[in-house]
Amino acid sequence: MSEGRRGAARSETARLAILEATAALFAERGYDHLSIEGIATRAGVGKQTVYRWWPGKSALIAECLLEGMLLPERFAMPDTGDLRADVVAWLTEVEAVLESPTGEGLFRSLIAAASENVDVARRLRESLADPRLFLPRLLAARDSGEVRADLPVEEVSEALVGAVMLRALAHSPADPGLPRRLVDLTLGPRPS
Amino acid sequence: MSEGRRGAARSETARLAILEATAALFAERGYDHLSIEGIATRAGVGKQTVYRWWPGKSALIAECLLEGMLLPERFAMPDTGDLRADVVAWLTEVEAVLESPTGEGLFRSLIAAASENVDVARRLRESLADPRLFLPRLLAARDSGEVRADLPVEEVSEALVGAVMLRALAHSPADPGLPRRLVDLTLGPRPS
Amino acid sequence: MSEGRRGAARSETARLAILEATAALFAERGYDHLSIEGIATRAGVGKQTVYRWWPGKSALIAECLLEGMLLPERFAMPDTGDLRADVVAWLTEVEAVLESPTGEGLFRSLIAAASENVDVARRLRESLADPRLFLPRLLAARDSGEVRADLPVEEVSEALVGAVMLRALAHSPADPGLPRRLVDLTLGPRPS
Amino acid sequence: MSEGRRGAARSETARLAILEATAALFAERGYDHLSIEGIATRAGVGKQTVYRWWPGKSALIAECLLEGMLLPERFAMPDTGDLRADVVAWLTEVEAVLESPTGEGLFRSLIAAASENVDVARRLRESLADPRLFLPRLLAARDSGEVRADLPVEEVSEALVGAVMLRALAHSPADPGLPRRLVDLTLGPRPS
DNA sequence: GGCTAAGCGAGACGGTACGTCGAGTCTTGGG
DNA sequence: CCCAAGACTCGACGTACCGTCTCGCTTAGCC
Repeated sequence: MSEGRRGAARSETARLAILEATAALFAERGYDHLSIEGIATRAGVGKQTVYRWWPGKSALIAECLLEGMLLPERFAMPDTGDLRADVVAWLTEVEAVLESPTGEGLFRSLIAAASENVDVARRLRESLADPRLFLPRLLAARDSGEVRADLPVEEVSEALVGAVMLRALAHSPADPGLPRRLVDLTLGPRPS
Repeated sequence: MSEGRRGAARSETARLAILEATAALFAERGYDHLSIEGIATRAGVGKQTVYRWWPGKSALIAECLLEGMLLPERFAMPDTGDLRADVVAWLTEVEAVLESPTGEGLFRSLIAAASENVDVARRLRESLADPRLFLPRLLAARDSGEVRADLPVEEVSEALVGAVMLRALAHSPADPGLPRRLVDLTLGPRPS
Repeated sequence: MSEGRRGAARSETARLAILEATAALFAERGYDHLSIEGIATRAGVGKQTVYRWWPGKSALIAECLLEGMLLPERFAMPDTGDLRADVVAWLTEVEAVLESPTGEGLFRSLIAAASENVDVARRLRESLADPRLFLPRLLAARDSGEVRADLPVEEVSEALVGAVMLRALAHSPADPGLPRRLVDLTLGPRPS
Repeated sequence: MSEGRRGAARSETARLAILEATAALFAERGYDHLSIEGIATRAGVGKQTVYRWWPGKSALIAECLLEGMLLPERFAMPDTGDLRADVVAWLTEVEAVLESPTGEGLFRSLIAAASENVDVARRLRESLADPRLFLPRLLAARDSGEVRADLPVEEVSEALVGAVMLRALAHSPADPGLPRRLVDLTLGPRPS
């Protein structure tokens, strides 16, 4: 029954201190000025304790993302029954964060982290628009005639999240009309 | 009339050697194992010669991109008159590159580079689908009724390029039907 | 009457395993590549069990020396009645060991250990030529006229062992005539 | 004719700062608490600058010894014409240093360093009694009848320096009569 | 043609961070 | 209370590159 493990158990205190230090330094200085050495120092932890449990800084970011320490909860899409309005609301929130001075660099940093770690990429995408939540909404909308019947639903969130990322990468200025236009583009005109 | 400069002129040999070394090492080892030191050595050039002309490695990548040393020319979109077919053709080519073992990492590395240098981001986007070429095509298509009149044309290439990037980041497997579906999503069903 | 100690007694098995591991690793890798961690692992013992009973690696070496696990027994000086011949015999044995590939490094390592632990120094010296055995021989020799009456006997073994150490430190090559000459130097010419 | 060297020349400032830091830290903390990291910091120098020119800390000690930064000059043996008196004087000086609180540890540290680096061993020995100076004195003394004609002169300095080292290793207390007795032992009684 | 810049290959310099090893301490669970 | 296991903090290792700074040489417009 017993695991047979011997020796001291992993310290949850250390684990949290490390993740918090990572999140703080990531927000302050960005992904590529992030150093394991700095994280360990800030967390009051030996470097070895970091390396014992994580292979590198991208894995730390992935775990922070999973624990919701980097991006706000509010990116979850609301469900008011009106799909277009809900997606617009979600995109607007995302834009609001990207407009903020901290949010902008943070998001670009996340993309950098994502580019060297699949986990980060997947979790980043899910943080923005989880396909497992997005898809059912779209399928329902297709059934109810809210969107055209042959809409390629799988690609909708890819296109939306992708466009947002691309704009973040290119430092494109915030654009208040954008969410609506992107929704119009991907979901098509509201059926009369 | 003359520039008035004295002393030796900039060596084009050195410039090219540096860019070629950059492109080669970038392809071999990826963006974040790229080092100025390594580039200078491989190019048979002093480090100072690199620093004299470029501020850092992201600028080198930006210039390589501009010189077409990283991505093939063929990403240019053909113009057969049939917009949907042309876009599908372009997307198919992009996918072909991303499918290749070298292309995949290379593209992700470019995204990493883009995340820390706007120029790279812009040039990367233009290498894939230059809005200055894309937009006129779309406007014409809107005029000719090939796409619906209220299509938000500015956002089309953003959504397409963004979706491709997102899939590359997430190591999504190549999908032969994808180009058609993405075109269908963004340009809408072909008018009857 | 009883010691009053409670709990398990010290494990002789562990003690021996540790000393054997120490001797083996010391012979294999030398004093300063010796690590408590390595010893514990090799001995199949927890690090704490080492630290509970010894303050550090030099103490382990001292105990190994005491147990005769590092240097052979044969360094004991024979007693044939002829002092000079006996000392030459002893020196010849020492030289034989120092000539051997393993012995050379081992001896230098012992000097390193001795330099940071008095006990090791004393035991090393005693392993070579124990003054408690050496001195009586010399006093008897002085009485019997085998050596000059005013010979400073205390210093003889110091000079002999010291010369041997110095030659080991300096990687001096083995020299077959050396024992005889050193004996001649310190004990003086055989009286006629 | 020219060396063909290019690039900046080695910085003598850095070299000296490193050697001085080494000597200071060595005297303060002993050989095995000496760290390259500490030396570099104290010298105000990058670690690489140390590693570029020396393979490790024992080589640094060897060079310090060569530059006379560790042991005083006065170990040179005087030459008053009276060999025995000169050697006694030299030994007395050595003892004086070993008696001093700093000298004792420093000397043992040197032995530790010598045990892992032949150069240190040789230079240490030469610092105490350079055979190239010692030997001619002895040969002359043998010719002049000051010492017996069959004295094995090569071994004299080995025995003397060795005895001193051995006593240092074993933390033997200083003994004012020792120099005279050692000289008596090795050079024999003064001829009548 | 000699003078004065600038460019160049090379490479040393003071630094930061890497990822690893080992030190010595502490904790867990079993005997 | 001992033991094996092993996680902990901390310090140092030796390496890789950073970006700056000489070196000694070559190149080229200017007097």
